[in-house]
Amino acid sequence: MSNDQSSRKGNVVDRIVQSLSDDIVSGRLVPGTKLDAQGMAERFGVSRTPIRETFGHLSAMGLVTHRPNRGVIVSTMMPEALSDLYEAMAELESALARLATLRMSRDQRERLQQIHRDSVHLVRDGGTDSYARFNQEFHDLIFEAAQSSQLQDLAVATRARLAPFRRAQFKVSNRISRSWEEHDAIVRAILAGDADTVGRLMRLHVQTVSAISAEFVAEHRAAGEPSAKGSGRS
Amino acid sequence: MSNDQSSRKGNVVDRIVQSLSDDIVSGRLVPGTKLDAQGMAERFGVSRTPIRETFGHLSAMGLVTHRPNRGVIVSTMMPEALSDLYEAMAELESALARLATLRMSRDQRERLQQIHRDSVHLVRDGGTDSYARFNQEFHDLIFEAAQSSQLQDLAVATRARLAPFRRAQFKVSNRISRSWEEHDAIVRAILAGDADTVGRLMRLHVQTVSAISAEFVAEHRAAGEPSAKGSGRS
DNA sequence: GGCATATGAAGTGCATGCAGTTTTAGAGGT
DNA sequence: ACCTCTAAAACTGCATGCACTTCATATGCC
Repeated sequence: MSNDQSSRKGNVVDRIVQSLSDDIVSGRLVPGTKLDAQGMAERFGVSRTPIRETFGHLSAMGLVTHRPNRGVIVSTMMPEALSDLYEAMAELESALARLATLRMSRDQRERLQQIHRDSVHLVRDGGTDSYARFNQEFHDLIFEAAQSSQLQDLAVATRARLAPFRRAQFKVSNRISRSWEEHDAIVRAILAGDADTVGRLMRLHVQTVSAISAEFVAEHRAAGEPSAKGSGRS
Repeated sequence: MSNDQSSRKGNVVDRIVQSLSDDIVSGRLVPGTKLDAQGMAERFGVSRTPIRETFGHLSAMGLVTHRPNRGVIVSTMMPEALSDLYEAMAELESALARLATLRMSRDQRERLQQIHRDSVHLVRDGGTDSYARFNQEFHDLIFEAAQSSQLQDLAVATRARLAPFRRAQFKVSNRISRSWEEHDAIVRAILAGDADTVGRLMRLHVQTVSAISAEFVAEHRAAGEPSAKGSGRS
């Protein structure tokens, strides 16, 4: 969110924010996990002050939730909050895609076609990780092409918050080929210059991911993952 | 951005963030003004630690800019950053208005009509402040009706960043009656249930405000307001 | 035996101090 | 007179300590 450009040397708090947000986004820290300030201070070899600041940043990113006097926990996403977040993502991506259609440079247009065509291999080979990487590149390219830095910042921030729940989307059977088909329709509309259609298709694309994620989360809730939702004391 | 719900008692930093962001948003603190940490600490009767945290929050909101070793200044908005911000606002409001059209309750629909009809008086009387208040109420009602809290949060945060530049929009001649006409078209489309049209109209509405603000800022830059762009001392 | 209250323990937030670094101003030299 | 080098002042960021609040557990009373 256009915050500190202090990547200049590697501030302690930035390093820790990076480390912890990676842990959360990658799923190494399960939602509901309590983050102990003292433990973190010792783990990173710093005092509680930068840890405190770190927690503030993570809280601002929505990755952790700070409950008054009960410590900081990795955000447990309630289903409707999750769908809210996906809805915001859908609208942001839709707007960016529409703008990208209008503003995309010739080079970007060609590159989009290229990586999209190349992704056919990934669909066949079925590597979820590699397809996920391509997927991010695809969307990032559209973000860039929209040339709307503020909107892009909002989308990137929102995507970071959704990352923990998007990881498994490609593990659903047939999801990869479906995703490719949706991308294909989007690319066609972009090349045709039909901005409104692109916006509509992108919104549907993200909504589809939303539905899949919600389903996946629901299943996992049912099975393992205590997820610390109790909170009902006594 | 859905951050601390710590309105519980009035944390020192929250109070100061509120106070300073009010000062910035209301224009009492002119863009370019240097915010001295020590001075603020004395002014609010606290130490530098919460001031530091406060600056972090304001920076995250985009209201201030932190330059490595030269202090914190109230953000000076470059013209193209301003239009970027307005573009994001236009897309957010457009999405919210479209969703609101689909989800607005009967009560909200009636209330929207009511305040819109009442605003006719304000157009005639020409009070810019009272019309600005109504305008915010109008948009807030649409935000609420969209029932998309994340999108709403993003829109509110973006509006806060734009506030310093929106203040004077209604001082432009005829702007109030034009604004009312745009609102009128939006209300009609909402009542007709034409969500896509509502989205388009709202986007145009915000874009119009953007153009006016940009013009206004350009004029003011030329005339008064040193705006701390000199920086070349001597 | 259950409930209420009290006491201890832990967490939280702010103050203050300190060390590393940058900016800037002044003085001296060319 | 201008440029450069040096020194001082200021800022930044983190550590540590302390006071206050809140939560849990245990004990005593009903």
